[in-house]
Amino acid sequence: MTARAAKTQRRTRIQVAKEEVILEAALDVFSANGFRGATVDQIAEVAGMSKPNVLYYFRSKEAMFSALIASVMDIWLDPLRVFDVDKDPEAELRSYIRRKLEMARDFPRESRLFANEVIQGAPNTEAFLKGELKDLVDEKAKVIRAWQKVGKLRKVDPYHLIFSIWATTQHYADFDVQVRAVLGEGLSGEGRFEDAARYLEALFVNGLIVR
Amino acid sequence: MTARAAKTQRRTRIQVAKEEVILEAALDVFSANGFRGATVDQIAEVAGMSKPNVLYYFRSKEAMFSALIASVMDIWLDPLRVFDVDKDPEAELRSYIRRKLEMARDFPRESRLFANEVIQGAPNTEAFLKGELKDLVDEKAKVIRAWQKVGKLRKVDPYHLIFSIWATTQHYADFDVQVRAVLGEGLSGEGRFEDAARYLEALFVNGLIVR
DNA sequence: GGTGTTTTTGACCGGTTGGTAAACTTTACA
DNA sequence: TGTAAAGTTTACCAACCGGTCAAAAACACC
Repeated sequence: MTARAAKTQRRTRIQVAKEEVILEAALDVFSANGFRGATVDQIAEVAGMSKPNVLYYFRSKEAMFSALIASVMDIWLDPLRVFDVDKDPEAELRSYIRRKLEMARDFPRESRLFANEVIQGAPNTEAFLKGELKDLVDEKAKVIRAWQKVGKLRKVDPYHLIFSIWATTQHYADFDVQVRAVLGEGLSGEGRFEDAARYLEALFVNGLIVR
Repeated sequence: MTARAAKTQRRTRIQVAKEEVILEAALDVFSANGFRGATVDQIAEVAGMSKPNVLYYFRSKEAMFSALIASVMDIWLDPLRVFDVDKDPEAELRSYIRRKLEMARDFPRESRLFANEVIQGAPNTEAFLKGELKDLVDEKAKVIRAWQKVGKLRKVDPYHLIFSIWATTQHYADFDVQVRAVLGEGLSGEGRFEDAARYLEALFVNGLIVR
């Protein structure tokens, strides 16, 4: 029985292990070069195996990409899920920003993979965006509206609010090269992270203008 | 004399016109597919001419890309240049956000071209980022610090302030597919634009928490 | 209309790419 | 230990890609 046909059945330990190694390598290569920019040979080299061996576990380059996107989507939505009406909006906002920023720091390749995909028109991700993602955002928009109704939050558009948190936090992963170029290499990664977190919390809570 | 050698001399009307057509097509193709994802054949087809004809005006695919990047960089910095110490920071902030948002609306391909480039490590743009861009940002950071000194602006990190404006505004060009998927197709482009502008101004001026 | 230059094109080339065929090696397990 | 399945590799292919070449077409100027 080949690995391909076995997908529906129980997978051997070797399959599980090798597929993980391949996906790890594929994440490296796809996130750095985009789908078309990546080659199966590159992925094979990073994974430390031959090209046909890689294609033994994933029937095509596209199959690797799809598997990767699917696994990234899962992590992607996680921080947003915890938004809770019954908690304090300021605390919730602060912790959401922190979590998203931590993700940008700890999973920059995943962020860039997704960014690459969306910028290029999300050919493999449309269903996810219009389905799961939209549903969750719709739900959380209601939470935000509830906070606004009791006067704890300014009455701004909840959707754009969420966009702005995504944009500002992911920026540090996706535009890392630019951020480093502008800030210079003086500050360590941890220092940059704390500066960004402090700034963003201040921005979202208080804005910039002194009244 | 070939067009290539003629670059240093006066260019004919045909050269000027065709080069523009090619760059326009190249912008289409590069911004949608990234550098490696784009093919000279695609560009030629969009430009309505044959591949060798395209390569008659630009000696290589890279030459097209470089020319494009260079022309985008110019527009890119423009809105930031107008930041003026002597003006009111709130008004300056509001108008900067507006302008950047207008650019995301009117030049989404340029924004995506740049985003693609930076996400993939800015192989053609490093000098610009560490040079011109950094210099301008350093200069404007001083303007922001001056505003803070006279108490008109909260004391937040000026660099991260600028990053957050870039991130939130460009998001509407770069992640357009995602924005549309989440918001649904109900609202027209103009309506979305106004909503985004109103939200972002409110965010940057007042923040989100009611005191 | 003639002539030298610019522009355009079809045919082609060498290198790369995603993917396959088939033979070989290793593993799992009776 | 025997053997069938799983895993791995070498050699290869057809399609595609960036780029060249030489000849033809269009143009500018007399």
